[in-house]
Amino acid sequence: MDQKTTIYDIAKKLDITAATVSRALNNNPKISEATRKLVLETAAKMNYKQNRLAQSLRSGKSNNVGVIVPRIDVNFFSSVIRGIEEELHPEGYHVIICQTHEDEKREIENITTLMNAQVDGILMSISNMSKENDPVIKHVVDKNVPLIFFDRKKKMDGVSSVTIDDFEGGYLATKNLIDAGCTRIAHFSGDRSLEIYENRFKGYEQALKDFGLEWNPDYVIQTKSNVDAGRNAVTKLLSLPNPPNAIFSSSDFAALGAIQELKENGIKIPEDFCVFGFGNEPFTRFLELSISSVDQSPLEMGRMAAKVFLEQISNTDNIKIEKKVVLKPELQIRKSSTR
Amino acid sequence: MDQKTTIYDIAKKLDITAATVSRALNNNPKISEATRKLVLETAAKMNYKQNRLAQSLRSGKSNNVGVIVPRIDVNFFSSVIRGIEEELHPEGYHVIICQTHEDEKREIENITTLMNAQVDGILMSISNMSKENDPVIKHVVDKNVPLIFFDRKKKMDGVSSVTIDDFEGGYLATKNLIDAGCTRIAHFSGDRSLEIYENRFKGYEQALKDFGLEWNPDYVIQTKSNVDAGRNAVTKLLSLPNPPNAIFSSSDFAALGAIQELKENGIKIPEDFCVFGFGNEPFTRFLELSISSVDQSPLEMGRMAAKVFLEQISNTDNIKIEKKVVLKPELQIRKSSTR
DNA sequence: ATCAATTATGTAATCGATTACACAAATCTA
DNA sequence: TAGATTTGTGTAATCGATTACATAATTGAT
Repeated sequence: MDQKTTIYDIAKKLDITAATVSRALNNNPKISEATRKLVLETAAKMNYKQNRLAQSLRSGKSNNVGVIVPRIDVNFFSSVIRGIEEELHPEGYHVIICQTHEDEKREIENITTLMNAQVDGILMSISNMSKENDPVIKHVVDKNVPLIFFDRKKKMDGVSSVTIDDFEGGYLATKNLIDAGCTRIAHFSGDRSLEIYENRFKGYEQALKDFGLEWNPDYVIQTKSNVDAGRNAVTKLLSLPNPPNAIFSSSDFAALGAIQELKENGIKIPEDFCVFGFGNEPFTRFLELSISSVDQSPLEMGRMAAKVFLEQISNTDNIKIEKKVVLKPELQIRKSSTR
Repeated sequence: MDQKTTIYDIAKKLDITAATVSRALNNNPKISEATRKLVLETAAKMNYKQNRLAQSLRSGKSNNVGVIVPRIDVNFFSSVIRGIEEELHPEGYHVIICQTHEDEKREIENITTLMNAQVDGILMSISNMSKENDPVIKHVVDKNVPLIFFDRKKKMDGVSSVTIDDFEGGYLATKNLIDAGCTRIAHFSGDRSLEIYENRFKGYEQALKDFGLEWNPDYVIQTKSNVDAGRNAVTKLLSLPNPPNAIFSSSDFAALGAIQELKENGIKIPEDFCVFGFGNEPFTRFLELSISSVDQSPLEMGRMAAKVFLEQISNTDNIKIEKKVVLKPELQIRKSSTR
């Protein structure tokens, strides 16, 4: 039972041509009702399934889009993907996922193989700011394949993006800490060659300035996004002559590490020290000492990225669209910064 | 710059035929060194990219596999997918993801569209035990497309599966509670028409029997996998004339809800009451009162499912393979069950 | 120098579906 | 009823790559 039924098989059986079968199946108005019915019935009887590869080859549209993320098992990214899938599924698109593990080589390789696979668009969160991938990205744009950056982007001609306002997120989080009465606010930053981290930092800085707080370079530490990095950073901060009494962390994981280390040093949260995270990872809500965090609405971000893609693909004029969507971040204020 | 370079373009430029170009690109040994070099150079110069759709149509292999999960933004599933992707990427396969939201209609629809897209295999965690999807699944098997169930499975001819030993997981978790001195152990079960929940339940039951503890039907409650369901279930348990002093929950989320509700009732964990979860969701580790849980090694499960697929696809004989892999669960014993 | 074997390349069919163009039959017009 | 329309199908090319088979060119054997 491994045979595949093709339109030719149906045609042979009914003694008509494949062209007629194709037209009948596609509800072409030029086909008589009788023939159409006959074809549809026979197709059903023979368990005909259309071969989308053949269709795609002919039409030049694969109905697949590629999504590239650093790794899929991070809640933020899987939520974005969920949003993308839910938006594109009703439109008949399939989502192909690729992981880069923040490795530039893989990033380039993924883009290339997706292009070879003839995807109709690529949605990606770029992980590397070097110039290495520029030619590959340019190739995508030149081929008129919609490319949309989400969360992490890079300025490039012809590339759309959906991001959140990281500056505002940083600003609001810092302001919340100030409002809570914190006076010496430290900041855990990520790699600041990435816009997102740079912007969160700038928002932090601006809030300090606006509310007349001192800016201390020793208070800004670059950390990885994990628990241990947060612990280490806190250790450094506590050894300062004048340690801070709050942290705005660009990473929820680092924020958690910070809290753990602070507690072990007998520091009370939020009484003596407040912490604000970024990302609104699920665990921040589940903790007994729940962590305040900036929500990036990943679901919404994914949906929006998908919408931008759809808009772009339906653009028949040869005008290059370049759309920049910036979502508003929302604060989730929890125990770690409430007193 | 939207033109695509095909082998015909290369052929024309070099005044040879497309066949020769194809052979040169595929390192066919019948091609002279000179021609091969010339073709490769020209291809590079013209920025030739192979069109995998055309290749796939010809070969009948799309190099895509479909992965169907209830939803991607649950850590367990995204980790499985990560494992699958990492195992299949080096083999040149792309992973297409589909979500069902536990809806049977979508499940059937996803299988169908994946088949139409000519995927080379389908890996899925089945969410519905009704007979509705049987014909569709049978169709996959009949077409000789490898189908592999992971985590949640259904007994079907020709379908392989990768699961963990849920019975042993349930048994060991319950035993751990008994070892901790708990005497009246309740159980939160999921929908027991799903094998995984039935088996966890059976393991629980067996452990009680083996260690001579009473089995109380009031102690077994079917809950959904979320925090509120856990809270409600605890409320019920506490209203019993002889309430339990431990819970083995089939869900980490329900376990968390249980703990929250217990605490609010002034019950001390683990001193007065122990809790064991299932799934080892990331948050169980991050809580201050960390939750013991049964680890399902999702990464390993994904890797293994991918390996079974690869094995099956390389099976040239027409023998149907049906492989059942059962992974050993591993206990993560944490504070919620340690005294 | 003749025939066989080897090597490199061309020819054309194939994978399955779509569609511009051609054409026959049915229907309509005057 | 001749000629013009309309309607429904067929013919054949196309999408891009692969490959069985055919054939030309070269090398080797005797």
